[in-house]
Amino acid sequence: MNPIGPAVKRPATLDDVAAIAGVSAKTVSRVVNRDVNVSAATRERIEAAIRETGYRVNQAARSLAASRSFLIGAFMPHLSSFYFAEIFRGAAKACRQYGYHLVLEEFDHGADSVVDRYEQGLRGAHCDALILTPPVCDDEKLLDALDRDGLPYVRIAPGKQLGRSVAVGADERRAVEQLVRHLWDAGRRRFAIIAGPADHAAAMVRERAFCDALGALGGDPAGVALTRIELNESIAEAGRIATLDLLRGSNPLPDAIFAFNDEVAIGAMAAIRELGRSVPEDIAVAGFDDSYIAQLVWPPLTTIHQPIADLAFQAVRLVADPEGFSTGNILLPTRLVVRGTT
Amino acid sequence: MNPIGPAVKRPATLDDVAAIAGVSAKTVSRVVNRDVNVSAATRERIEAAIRETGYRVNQAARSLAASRSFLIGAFMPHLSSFYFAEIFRGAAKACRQYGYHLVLEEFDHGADSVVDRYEQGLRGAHCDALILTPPVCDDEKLLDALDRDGLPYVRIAPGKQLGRSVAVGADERRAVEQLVRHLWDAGRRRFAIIAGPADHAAAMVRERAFCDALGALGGDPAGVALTRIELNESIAEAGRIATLDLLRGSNPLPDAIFAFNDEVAIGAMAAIRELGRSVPEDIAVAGFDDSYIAQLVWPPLTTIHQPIADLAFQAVRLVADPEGFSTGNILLPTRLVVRGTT
DNA sequence: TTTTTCATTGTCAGCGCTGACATAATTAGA
DNA sequence: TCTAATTATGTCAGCGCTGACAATGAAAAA
Repeated sequence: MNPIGPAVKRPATLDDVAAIAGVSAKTVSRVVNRDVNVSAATRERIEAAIRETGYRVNQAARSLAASRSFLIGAFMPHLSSFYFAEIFRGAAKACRQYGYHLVLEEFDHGADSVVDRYEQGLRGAHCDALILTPPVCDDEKLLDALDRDGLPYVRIAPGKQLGRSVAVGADERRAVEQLVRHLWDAGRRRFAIIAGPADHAAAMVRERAFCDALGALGGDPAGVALTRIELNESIAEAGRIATLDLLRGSNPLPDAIFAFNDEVAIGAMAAIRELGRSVPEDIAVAGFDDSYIAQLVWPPLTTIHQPIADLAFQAVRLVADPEGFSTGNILLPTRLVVRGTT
Repeated sequence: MNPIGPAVKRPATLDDVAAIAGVSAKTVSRVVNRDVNVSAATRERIEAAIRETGYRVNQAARSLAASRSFLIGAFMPHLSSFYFAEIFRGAAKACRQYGYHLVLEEFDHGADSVVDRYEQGLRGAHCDALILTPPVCDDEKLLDALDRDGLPYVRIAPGKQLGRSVAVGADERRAVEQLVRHLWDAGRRRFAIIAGPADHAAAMVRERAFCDALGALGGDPAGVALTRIELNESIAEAGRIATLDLLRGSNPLPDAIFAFNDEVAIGAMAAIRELGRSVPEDIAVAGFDDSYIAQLVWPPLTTIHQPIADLAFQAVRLVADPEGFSTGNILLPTRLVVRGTT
């Protein structure tokens, strides 16, 4: 293996392929880019030459000439490694399908300013488009900066300024209504929400949906106790601490907790256990995301499933597929998954 | 927001900055690239012009001219979203620090051939270097392909052909020895290993280390029951199924299980619970990685901590830092974290 | 047949930058 | 003082590709 430096073997170029196939470089370019107007015979000869040389398009040259980078950027907030991994999985799949590459920018929620991260990081990558997840998808300063630079973006699950861009979302409201009804029917009456960070607008929409649904059933939305987690190293730990605080200050204790996500819910379960209470007998717990750990903790966690990877896939498709932008917003289904904690 | 297409505003170029600062484009380039031979006065004027224009280097042009892409590639196997997220976090931090960008290639362990993924995906990105995690870091065909293309790479925790490349690893053997001693001292005598995929060489080294350490204590390495997980949608689920199989075929039951990673360990705990046994009374369980969920399950999981993010950081540093390659291999510390399951 | 159309292929400038090299300005040394 | 070494800046080709446009040839229409 070699240190970074001049490539050991000069990769084949369009000209190399063209010389072998006996055509012009431009015609090879046409084949590579799937241009229609190339005769079958020529195409075959060129494809053979491409195989022979192992030719791969030089993205830098292509980008420079076409003034496109074929890069799609994304911020990766550290709210949940499951959410993060799923987003990546869906986005990567779509990128592969549409001939793009993913550029990821780390974003340490709380410590960094997204706009700074954009200015100092992603902006320099000259992406063709960005996909934005919560909470950065609702950061107005960031959106302003992107609009200023004329950089297209798709938002995943935005909670504010819904008309501002094309967006891909999940029907969170519906599943939250199902959850509230499920808890209500089980006789739960004293609700608490362990909420996510205040700038996570989608989560706040869920909180509102929770209260609305409760009101519709004759419950008291104003009586719902709400604590917001303080972000720290581990979000589950943050959930545990927030729940501890909430429970210590509650009399009577709530009998149902709706957590920001599964990790927070698991932290909440740890807190309940610490205070000598049991789930679901004393307190029911519900999470959000249906991450794989929801099935593995004990008792298995009731949660709301949303198609995270598909959300990201669709987001990339919107920008990468030439026909994508005409599609308009996309709303994917969610569903309540009842397990042992409720 | 705009569909992908011609940029709305033409970004400033070196020439634009040069014109404002009254110097040549080359001198601006020198400032941008932190070349030393630029007078302070000139540098200041140019920096002001850069601020004024909002100039950002065009990576495509820079890449083309310098024949470097400033991209570092990585495969992202779906073995553990925690591991994945940590690797990413460390690598992204280092990339930021050294002026590189990360390109991630999805790799669906089991379904895909890594070499295909490389040929069809990452190779086209023309990365300057790759960082390889298990299990792909031990894929000889991939390494052959990389060597053939003269593409530098750093391996993280390789388990085979250790001399073949620069590598960053964790001292897994030492922590495994501590674990075995810990289990032995607690009176455990019937051991089982829920092992990872067969191509994960680093994990196999751990298995061997486990048996060696057992032998050193006077135990019977040959008596260690070993099952390998079958990869499926969820690795924890794979761990649960493998453990179920193992326990159903065991008489007497093992009294200690060492799992491939924390997620598998959690699956194992679920299986033990399903069979009506308890952790740690009947069976002790230990994982690997010290992921955040290890602290949240009940009982909290005994596991081996390894600095995953730092591993990736160092790997990127080796290729990105001009002085990196002279550093040679790097071995980072691990430690046994004893919690409630043992 | 001649003209028009259209599918196919070619030509060439130039995207924005950097490496190699040349030159000018300054400083150190003799 | 003058020359040599050093520092600061400039010139320019060309990285590999694509967009705009031109040219060619063959089929369709007149």
